[in-house]
Amino acid sequence: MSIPNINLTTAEWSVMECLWQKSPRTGREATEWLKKSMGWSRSTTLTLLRRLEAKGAVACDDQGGIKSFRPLIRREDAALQETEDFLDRVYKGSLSLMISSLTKKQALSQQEIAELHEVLREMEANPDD
Amino acid sequence: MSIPNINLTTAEWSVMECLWQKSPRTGREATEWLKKSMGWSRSTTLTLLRRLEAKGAVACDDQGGIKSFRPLIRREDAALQETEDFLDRVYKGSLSLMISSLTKKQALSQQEIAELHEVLREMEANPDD
DNA sequence: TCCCATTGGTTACACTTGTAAACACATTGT
DNA sequence: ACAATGTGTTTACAAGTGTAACCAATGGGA
Repeated sequence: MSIPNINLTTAEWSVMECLWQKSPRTGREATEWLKKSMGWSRSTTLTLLRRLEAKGAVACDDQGGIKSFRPLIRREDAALQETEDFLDRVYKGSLSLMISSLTKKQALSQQEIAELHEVLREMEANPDD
Repeated sequence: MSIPNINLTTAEWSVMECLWQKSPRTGREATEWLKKSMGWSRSTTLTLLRRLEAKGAVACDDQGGIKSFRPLIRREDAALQETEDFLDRVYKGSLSLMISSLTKKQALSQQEIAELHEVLREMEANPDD
């Protein structure tokens, strides 16, 4: 399988976000970005990058000492994976159960609801699934 | 705050499911249930129950040696918590982004879609949120 | 040429999580 | 009274995670 099930930890998600936002990035860029956004020290980011490389989630190209990193998995794929795990655990795998729970808890803002309708309308218009 | 943010691990979710399904349950009932459903040994379940008690997620009433456990948090609340964390991490907090991503990935079955419509219809019928 | 700054790697360490054995105490049939 | 059984507690331990200090190499300026 070309898209193996890779599970990202929360810290790893942050690193991936950095690379998904723009890639490739040199080690320098990545560490600086994450120092700003997360307050992490240089080594922390580099360690995470290594772990992600080991997992097969990022690749690193080394040209003359300087390394640059790029994601090997797409955000959508990671997100889908995460979503399935989550839905299974919390909502017995059922998306509609999730939505109806949220509405019951009144946890959806007017705006969310409007957007939902919008998405559903689009879904109807594009019955390609 | 009376509903503190409690985060459950996957194993802890299993224990809570057991108690949410029926409560109170004696230690015995719980261990047996989880041995069946999860294949866990007695001690595993009891350890988890203790950890959950420490977290304030379950209470245990001790009458004459035998203990019985009951949840202190409701499933809906735990689920909502979990859902918020998840949505923030993966979909920038936006439910509609989640749904539209899923439709783009064609990750929804016909049935899911039908159910979604159903939920939305209900939502329209009950504009109490 | 030699030192400093930059870049990446190695090692570390505490905390969490999953899983359970080992132990201790109570109860009860014989 | 005692052994067997049931019930709960303590201790353990490996793997995973968050976080980073420390070390090694290397390239550029004095």
